[in-house]
Amino acid sequence: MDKKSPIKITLTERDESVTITQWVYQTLRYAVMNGQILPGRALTIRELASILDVSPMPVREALRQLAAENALEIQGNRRVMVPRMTAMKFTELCEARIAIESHAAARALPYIDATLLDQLRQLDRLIDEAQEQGDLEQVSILNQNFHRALYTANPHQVTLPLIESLWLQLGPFMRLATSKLDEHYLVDRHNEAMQAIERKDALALQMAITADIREGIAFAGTPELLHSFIEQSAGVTA
Amino acid sequence: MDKKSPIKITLTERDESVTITQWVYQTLRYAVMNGQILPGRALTIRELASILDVSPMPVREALRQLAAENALEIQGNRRVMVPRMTAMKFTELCEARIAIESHAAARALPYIDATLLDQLRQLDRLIDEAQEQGDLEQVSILNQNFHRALYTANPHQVTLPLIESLWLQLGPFMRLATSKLDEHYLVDRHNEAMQAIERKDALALQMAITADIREGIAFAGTPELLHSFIEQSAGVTA
DNA sequence: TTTAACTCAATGTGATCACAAATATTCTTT
DNA sequence: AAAGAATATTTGTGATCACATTGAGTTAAA
Repeated sequence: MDKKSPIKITLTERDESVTITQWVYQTLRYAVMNGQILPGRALTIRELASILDVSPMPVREALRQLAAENALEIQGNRRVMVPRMTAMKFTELCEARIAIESHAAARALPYIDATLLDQLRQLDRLIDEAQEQGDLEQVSILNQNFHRALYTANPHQVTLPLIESLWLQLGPFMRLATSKLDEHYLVDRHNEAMQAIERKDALALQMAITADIREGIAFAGTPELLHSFIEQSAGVTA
Repeated sequence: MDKKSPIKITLTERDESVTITQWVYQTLRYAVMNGQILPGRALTIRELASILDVSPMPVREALRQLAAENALEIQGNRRVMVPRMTAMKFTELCEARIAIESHAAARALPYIDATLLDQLRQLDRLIDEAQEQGDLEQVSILNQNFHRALYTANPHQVTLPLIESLWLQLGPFMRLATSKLDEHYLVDRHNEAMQAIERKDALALQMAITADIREGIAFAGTPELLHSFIEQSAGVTA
């Protein structure tokens, strides 16, 4: 039945208030983001439907939506797969993150009040705890929450969907990066960011965000490490 | 049959080599981009299917894809509509364009060779011609082609889908802006951009792109004009 | 042994149907 | 005449089926 590498996806209980399509979408999105589906692995509607125990219809819609967000790639054959990563693409994704997220941060700055700043501090504290406990998955999630909370302070903000698309594309590779991070001493860029917020210093905030992103992927500075990661997750050969 | 405002969509002949879903997607995308569907107007699958003379299935998929690109908005009721525009959102979209597109331009610069530069020059000539003939629709399309050609010079580029999403959201409002543009004397920022390219001057290129975008929406500097545009296309009241 | 042609299973696309929720309409009551 | 309740209609969601195309597997010829 499983001709290629078997797919192991984290299944969550489906909330009745949510449509099947939405549940499938969230499930697949989580799987892609966490590298549970190897890049290059061909996905078929019926196979996923069978794994998730739903009819093919919701899977079709979820796949199309993920493809529209660049989380999946539709080949000419109309086959769907997780896009393969290259070193150059990885660099472009990171630089795009820096450009867009530092912009989003600066645009959000005028809207950040004391309440939100407290929330950010609390998130930062939770991140430190998770880091001490070595719960890298939690660190990754909380880190995203930190960035999201910052950018969405701007009520007219329009870039978050674009940013989330980049996160999704970096997906498994951010995790690999994170797993190497605890070996290094890590300057707390979040603290620098919050100090910049207190001073309403947009430039300092942008630099803190930039540094945070760049250090989160610091290993990309050593091409051989990045290459080994990419090779490691190269997945099925074409 | 047509309870609300009737929808007039530009219908093109469907190429046999293209799937119905793709054709519906392109058709609806063009309609949204050109403001043929009023913001706030509720769209139903069956109504569109009837207009386009296809079954509901391809319409469902196309709508979902457009929603994933932020071209359409799914309300809580699971109804779909073209998002309404606000002055603040308009500003945010334009600033996002500047941030991302100037970044994309700088990233593309090292890859631009003489051949591509010639293509850009030719596109610029075509734009001038269309402008003289007052063909604003053509100007708009060619202008997009110019920007696209520039950014895609970078073979590892990842931001074009994000940029296209912004174009789609600005959609009809860019056209409104363009229609007001011929009244002003327009500095040819494209020429400035190409001179910067020849000099391999990234900063000058970014400034030219920024100016090009900003002037394309110069009327946004006068809030009352922008407001009247938004009111004008406010569409169906909620 | 290799390659080309043929066969057959698997897949994506699209149509149709059923159903429950949401919306609009009509009817009743005050 | 106005407001609330009951009914009817419309709509999105999801399942199932049919069909053309793609890809794999097999056989036969060189």
